[in-house]
Amino acid sequence: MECIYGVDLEELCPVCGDNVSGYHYGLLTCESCKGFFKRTVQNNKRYTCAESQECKIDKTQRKRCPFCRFQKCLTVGMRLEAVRADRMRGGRNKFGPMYKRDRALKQQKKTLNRESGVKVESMPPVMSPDQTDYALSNTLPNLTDISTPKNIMLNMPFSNTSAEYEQGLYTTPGCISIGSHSPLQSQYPHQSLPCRTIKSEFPDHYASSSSPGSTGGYTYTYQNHTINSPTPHTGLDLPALVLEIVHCEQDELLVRSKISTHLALLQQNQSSGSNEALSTFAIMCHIADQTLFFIVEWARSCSFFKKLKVGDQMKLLQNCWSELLVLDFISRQVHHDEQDTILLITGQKVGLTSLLTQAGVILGEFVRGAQQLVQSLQKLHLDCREITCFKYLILFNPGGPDFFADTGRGDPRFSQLLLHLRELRVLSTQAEDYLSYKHLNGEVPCNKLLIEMLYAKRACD
DNA sequence: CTAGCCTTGATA
DNA sequence: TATCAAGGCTAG
Repeated sequence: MECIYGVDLEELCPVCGDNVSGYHYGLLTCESCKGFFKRTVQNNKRYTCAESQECKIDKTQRKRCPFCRFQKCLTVGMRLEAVRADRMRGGRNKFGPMYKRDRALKQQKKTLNRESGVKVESMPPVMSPDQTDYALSNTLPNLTDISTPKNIMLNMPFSNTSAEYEQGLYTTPGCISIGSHSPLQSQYPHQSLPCRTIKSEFPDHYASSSSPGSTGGYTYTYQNHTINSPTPHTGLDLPALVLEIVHCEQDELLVRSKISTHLALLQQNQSSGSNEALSTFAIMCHIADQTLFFIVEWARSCSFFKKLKVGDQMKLLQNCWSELLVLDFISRQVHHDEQDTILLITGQKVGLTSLLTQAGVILGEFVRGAQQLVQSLQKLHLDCREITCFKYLILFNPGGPDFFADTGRGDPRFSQLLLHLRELRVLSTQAEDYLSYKHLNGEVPCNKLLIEMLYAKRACD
């Protein structure tokens, strides 16, 4: 419709369709939905739906069901973390650059529309979570859904403030809380999962406008760390191939934010259905499942990967998903300074000692092995670009590390990397076995992608 | 509680 | 200094 009539639908509030008054909490919304979202989050409001939690929200009916209205706010991508815990007025927040990008993108789109008379989608076909909805699942073997275990006991504390969370000060040894913002404690179940993302959140490199050979405003995930690499790069002398690869990296902070929101909603879903909270293990499964989702998204945004047939893409992913998942975890620890904690993708820290105390034999062995690999990689002073290349080796290498044995000859650094690639394989196999074991015990919550990947690979073996 | 208008203040 | 997204205020 937008295409045929040339109407700029994006000027309407995605929640209720009213006129937008500017960017509010992550996206363009109207003044009333801005206020509603603010009131709800600030005052930790709890609503209930008198109907079946699927009320239509438009300008005339938006007052009728605050429950569904807030659901929609979250679904369209309004950001809880943009509501300030300290209620400080004025100034700008971290979303400023994102708004700017979005504005530029919209402007570009408009210009193109005017020039060609046809609507041009300025975003390349990078799937957003709501669009894909685990698209791979459709063609993967169907598996019986495993219902959430009933014996969940752990209570998740919600006492951390957003400031503590954002500064990474919040540590819960042996106990993991989900939720990135204190007002997030409010209960809003029935979020369609995974959370919808807003286009504008994607880094610049998804737009075709960025010039080749530039990093297009890409911020390195581990920019806070000074990396003393034996092979220092200035960014300009990087091979074009590496630049292109690095270009496709996701913004860790955005991924973190999305996964945190997803988990918080999941938690609300859970607690509204019963009085029991999710177990730590279940939370870890959800984190892994969500991380996997973003790994698939990352792979599908890679320039070389996109050119493959979907069937081949799936085969590659089915082959390496667990290695990429473990590498994601490991690389986060490599750039995490604290020896006695591990850092989750959600930004939370878990005490290593308490984790090892509570873990069984298999998990304990995995954690120790992982920490060993972390230390080895730290000694190698791997920088984030090398880790990105590492990910590529894994993704495009169905033959395993041995495939590169000849290529690596003569380059000690590469040989060492290959050695660690083998260690990573061992770890990922351990993780798969563990997951499989827990799944057979009925302890793995319904993590579609995670479990389907697990069984897709095993079916091939 | 809603929503329109007002005030604030870091950043471009 | 202007901008503009935060939070605040208040009549309806």
